[in-house]
Amino acid sequence: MGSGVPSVHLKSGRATIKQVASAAGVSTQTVSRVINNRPDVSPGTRKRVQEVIDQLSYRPSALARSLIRQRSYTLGVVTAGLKYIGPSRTLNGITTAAEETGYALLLKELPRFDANNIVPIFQGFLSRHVDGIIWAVPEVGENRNWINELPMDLEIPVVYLTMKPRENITVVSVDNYSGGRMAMSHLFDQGYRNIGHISGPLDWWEARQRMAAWQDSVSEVGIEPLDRYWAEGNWSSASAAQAVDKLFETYPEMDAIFVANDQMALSVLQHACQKGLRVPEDLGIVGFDNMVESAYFWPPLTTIQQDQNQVAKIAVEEVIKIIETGWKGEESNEPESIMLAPTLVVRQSSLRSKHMA
Amino acid sequence: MGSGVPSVHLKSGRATIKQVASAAGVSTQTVSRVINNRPDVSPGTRKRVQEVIDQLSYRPSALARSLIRQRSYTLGVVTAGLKYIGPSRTLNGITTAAEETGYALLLKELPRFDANNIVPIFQGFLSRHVDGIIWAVPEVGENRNWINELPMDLEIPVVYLTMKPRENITVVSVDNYSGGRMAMSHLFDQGYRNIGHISGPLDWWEARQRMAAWQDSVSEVGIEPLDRYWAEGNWSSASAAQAVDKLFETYPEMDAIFVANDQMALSVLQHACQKGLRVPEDLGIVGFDNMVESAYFWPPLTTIQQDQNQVAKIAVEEVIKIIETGWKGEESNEPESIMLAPTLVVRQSSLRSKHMA
DNA sequence: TGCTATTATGTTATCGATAACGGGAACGAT
DNA sequence: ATCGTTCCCGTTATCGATAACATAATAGCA
Repeated sequence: MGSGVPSVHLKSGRATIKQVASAAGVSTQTVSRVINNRPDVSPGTRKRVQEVIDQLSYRPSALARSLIRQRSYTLGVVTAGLKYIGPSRTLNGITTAAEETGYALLLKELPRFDANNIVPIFQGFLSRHVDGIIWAVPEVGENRNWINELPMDLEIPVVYLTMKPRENITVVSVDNYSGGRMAMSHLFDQGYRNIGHISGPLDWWEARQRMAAWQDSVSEVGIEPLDRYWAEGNWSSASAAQAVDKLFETYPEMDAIFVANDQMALSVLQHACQKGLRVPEDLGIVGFDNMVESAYFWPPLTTIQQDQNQVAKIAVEEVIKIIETGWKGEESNEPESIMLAPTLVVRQSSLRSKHMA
Repeated sequence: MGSGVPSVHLKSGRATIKQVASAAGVSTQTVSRVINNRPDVSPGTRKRVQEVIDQLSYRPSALARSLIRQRSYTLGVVTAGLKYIGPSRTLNGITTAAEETGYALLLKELPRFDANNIVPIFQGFLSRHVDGIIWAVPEVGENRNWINELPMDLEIPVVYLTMKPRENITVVSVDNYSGGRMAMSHLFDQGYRNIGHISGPLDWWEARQRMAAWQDSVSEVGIEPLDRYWAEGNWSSASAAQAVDKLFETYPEMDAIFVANDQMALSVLQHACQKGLRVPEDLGIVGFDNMVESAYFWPPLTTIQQDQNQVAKIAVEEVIKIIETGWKGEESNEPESIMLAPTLVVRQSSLRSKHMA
């Protein structure tokens, strides 16, 4: 790259098909045939037209095309909380997948997770003729109620990410519950018995799933998941600082914590360091998300990895599949929910067996 | 929200202006006058048309409008590395600012920071008739060479973020150099004298700026910034783990490190913890970026805060200003470079004075 | 009464492209 | 010589809106 940049042709006053046509001495239709690579143009004419196109560096207007073809090759993407790592990793996956398929993306970020009036958002996308929508906002509180009010005959497909599967719509999610189970059985395997939990905010579906996994796992070994064994955080390190304080008060015999995300786990590590608790000897810790930094916490954090790229890729492929097989065409498209399994990443913060020997 | 969701009107088969016109018994032009709120429509007709519009839940097509008006109210945004916190915070700022101004965003993420062929990207945006472009890719290596090859008479304005100011174009950046100076003078104030540096990858403009600040600061107190006083990282915690090892070997008398970002600083903290070095007593640390987690490192990290939201907001406002005052109109628009000052956030990792007393 | 403003509305052209159709030239078959 | 094909290319209508112009009806005024 760099020195070999090809000469740039981005002239002012974009050429139109009409200008190309008259410069080449043919009709616009013929130019159209050339740019769409259709057969019924004589080699001579095609060459002449192509030369004019190159010379004027003409590119067809995607806008005009979208109008006449009734297809924009554009997807609408709704996101929220881009300043957090989860949503931005998801968006990263979406842009990558869209790039591969040649679709453009119109981006809309909600100012809050629980935006209440989604009608203008849909209308904005529809007025720009997007071919499909990816709703990449996590399910929080009541922010899905409107789904039931959407007309069933919406003219374009919508794929939802990171939410509880529902009938009649397409949802792509990571299986947070099974991730939580993985974290818990790993801790049990390491010999921890009194495992507390710091949850995410419980109006989040993902937080509830992770918490349910904790409850079920604990119950299965014969311990009742009492309220004093867990505390609610809000995903932030700050909230976990309080939660962990509270937990050690109400659950002094605790020897491990399953923390609902890595940022909160960081706070727990910090707390342990302050109190002189050894991790993992005195306290085992497992997080969730596997943010890039987690491997560099001290000690490195065991966590559950979500493959947001995969989620995003599947979502994009699903919308496009529905678009191209003809949404509203046949009954061929039964909406389905797709759940992806996360993976356990074992690091030092939970590896007691090694240290006990 | 939730229960009070207004009834959703997103019928299939979007109504067109023609359908509204015939349903209301007027011409399309009259409907156009109503939706654009123009004066020359009689109150009776206006009311009748408006009722039909509401009933059919008609929304004008932004596409068709863009064609005829030659304005799409859409900006193209180019980004890269969304999975990292910096770019996504910037994008967050851009979406917020765009929302406020009513512009839509077409998003394109480069697969790498040093994309070499930018022509198709510009052409893609131009073919979709964006009104302006925000180039939000950090300056890395030679990835700006093409700027000189851009025709001066490009038909739409481009604003660049996070790069070295250049003539004849509009650039909005945070002043990384002055941020570095802040970090360094803070360390000197705290009594540290042997200050090392872990830089970012030096093909990044931002990394070079931060490094230059370190060099100049050190020189000013009469110390020559020898090669053994610094090491190059690549922004990742992993790279800093190696860099810090090397530094302690080549610069054993080092009592503080200015680290070019927070993720690398995390690694340094981890290293210190492992080696039994006390922070800030034995080693002062200052990072750069102020990521959310930095306040929860142990000890909490002193760092330099960049206000990416502000950068983004100014960038959006600049493009729109240029668009609306008529790009290519008069000579009124002299491209200018804007530099924003970062701020120092003091936390425990560098606060030796308190502990020395 | 007649002539010019004003008001309210419709007509036609246009944005930049494609779809659908039409038609002339060249060619072979009858 | 006539007809049907195929090949190549142009015309016209269209996507959904707005701009520019035209026109009918009403109003104002000498």
